[in-house]
Amino acid sequence: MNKNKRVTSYDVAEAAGVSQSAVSRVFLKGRSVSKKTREKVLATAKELGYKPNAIARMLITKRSGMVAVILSSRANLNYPEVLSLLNKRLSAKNERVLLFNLDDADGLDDILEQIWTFQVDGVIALAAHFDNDSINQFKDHNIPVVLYNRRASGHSASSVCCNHEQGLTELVSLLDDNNHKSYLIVGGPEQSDVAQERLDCSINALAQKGHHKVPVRYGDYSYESGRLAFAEWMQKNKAPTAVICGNDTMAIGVIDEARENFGLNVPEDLSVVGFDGVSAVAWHSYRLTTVKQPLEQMTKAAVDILLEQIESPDNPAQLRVWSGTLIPGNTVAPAKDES
Amino acid sequence: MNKNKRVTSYDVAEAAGVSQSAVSRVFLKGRSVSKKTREKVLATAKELGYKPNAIARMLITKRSGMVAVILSSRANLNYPEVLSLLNKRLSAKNERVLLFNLDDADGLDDILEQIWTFQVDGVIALAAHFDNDSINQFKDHNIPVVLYNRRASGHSASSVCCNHEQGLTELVSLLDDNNHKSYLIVGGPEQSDVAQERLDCSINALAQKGHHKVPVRYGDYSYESGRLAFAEWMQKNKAPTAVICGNDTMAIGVIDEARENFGLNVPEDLSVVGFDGVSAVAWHSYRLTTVKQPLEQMTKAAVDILLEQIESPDNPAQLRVWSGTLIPGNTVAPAKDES
DNA sequence: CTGAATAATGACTTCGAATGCAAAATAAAA
DNA sequence: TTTTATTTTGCATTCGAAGTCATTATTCAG
Repeated sequence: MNKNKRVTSYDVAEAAGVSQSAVSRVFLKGRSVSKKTREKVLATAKELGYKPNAIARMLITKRSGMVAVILSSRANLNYPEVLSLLNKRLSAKNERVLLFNLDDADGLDDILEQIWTFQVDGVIALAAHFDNDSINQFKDHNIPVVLYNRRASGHSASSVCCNHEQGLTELVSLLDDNNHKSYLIVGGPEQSDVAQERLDCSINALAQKGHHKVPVRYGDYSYESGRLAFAEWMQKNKAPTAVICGNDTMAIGVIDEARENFGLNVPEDLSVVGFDGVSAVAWHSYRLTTVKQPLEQMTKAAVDILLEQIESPDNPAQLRVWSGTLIPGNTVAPAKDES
Repeated sequence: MNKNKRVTSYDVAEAAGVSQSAVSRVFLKGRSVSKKTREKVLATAKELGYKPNAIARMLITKRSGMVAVILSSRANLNYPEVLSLLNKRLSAKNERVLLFNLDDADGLDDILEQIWTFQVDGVIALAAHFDNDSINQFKDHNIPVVLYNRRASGHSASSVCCNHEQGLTELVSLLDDNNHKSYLIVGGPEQSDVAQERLDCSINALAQKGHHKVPVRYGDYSYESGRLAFAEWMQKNKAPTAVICGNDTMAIGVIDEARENFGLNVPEDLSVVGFDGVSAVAWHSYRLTTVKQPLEQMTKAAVDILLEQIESPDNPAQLRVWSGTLIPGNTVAPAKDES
């Protein structure tokens, strides 16, 4: 209709012959408005093409209707799905996603700066590293945070996690049941908390089965780094019979490297397991045995907790942990008896 | 510092013994402030923990500093990277990303509603379907739009595209050079514009080489749908020697299905090509021959064009098309002479 | 039909920063 | 030193919707 100026509630009020307050009330639920004015306002609003200005509303209500989602760039093929699920659930609760990409610790300050100025209602941080100091800043600013797959030390922030211990224990048990004795671990990036936790859990689970001093190589979660880690190990060492990888993508890299450059058959000569349950694990050439994170539940919980904390900021931080599901693929077989 | 109330520019002004205007000017570039007041204000601002309220600023400046990015949920493994690149480039230009997930045409109205009320500065739409009507709505609301990999009919909106025609012509030429005569096309979802365009380009390119009436099956871009499409074709027909797929993921599905359930070797018995250049095409088990989209350039152009249109809304819409790069994998070989 | 209880309405203020404009302070020129 | 040009500064207003509160219209019981 009108090209240049935006239509405001005053315009509608005037055109409908009511007060601006009346217009405002019509667009808010649970406000006392007579049927007659409601219809009149709605009609003229439609006619003029009026849409409430969210910015002005934010200013007065002190609710931005936006949640900051901080995405670490550490490539995890699950994140697109996680992001999409979070977005869906948040918009169902009438919150929008303001997206931030965290590259390195350096960029964090910038992001935090943005978050304060944008008055977001809350924050969901995906696999990003937050030290206690940052978390305290959120407290100071009264902005609730939910960490996704990352525990806050001292329960200072809520978090939703996949139970890496349980998942890796299951994977290790499976390998142990298959009589594996010679292991290699390909861990994720050393700076990543999740990677570190998975590593620790792997080592502990192996130790409980009597496998000590298991060698570790590190990758950066990428396919290439998986290949490289395995290749490097093989240069100077004997082939293991089982490889435990910090994520699926590296596991797939290990499989390809083993097959292509070392003539090993998976799973006959080498068993490989991953972690995450990304969609590619189902691809026929791999059929990776892995543990799938319950993304549906985890994202739902993350959003629920966050909204609860937004409504009642004094509620204590909570931690919810979900078990992963073992996906029995085709990359684990009994260890060859080398005797 | 202070727990409950937010610090405003008035608080800082009072504490620093200056006017609110002065505080405001200190936090704006290119405003005339004396060195003395600047330092005084900056010091007390820091002391009180003052951060300008972006919401209030938006209201008065009529610039939200936010760009809506609409992501179609049609799974394309490229999108995480595209999203990340867009985010980086936008934040470099001091714009934040407000993320929307478009599931089906139905959800579009909701999203548009949000976009109007949130007063975003501009919109980047990834592979989402926009009819002319929607695009006109953006015009009415004076919000510039850049379509990513989707052309607007009648140049009514700017767009940044990968040149599907060129890419598919190269792929088809490659197959034709390898003497293929019997083709199958596995297209993307019929509702998708990009999928449709790729399909048309494939058919045209094939026709130019003298291959007419090439059969088409449809998938939804997923791995499973690729397998299914190929399997369905094979149930009632003779095996083709070459398959042209609407994206990489389906191509990988076709490869697996051909190998696993029909005993076909790729590329000896069957050549397969994809489109997109997702990272998985490099995985050893596939080494898919495909065309990679120049994401770096495309995202940069998208952001540049959008910002230009935000600054000068009357500039005409522009279209920028980028050639894809042929990635010669290992899934194309000379057709077997069936004589 | 009257009075009490309830619902609907509008005038006015608020949120917090940005800006036009005029006044004040400073610097530069004469 | 005086005058003129320039830079700083603060006042008052603006952005657009929401909330407070007092007032008016409506409903309902007696």
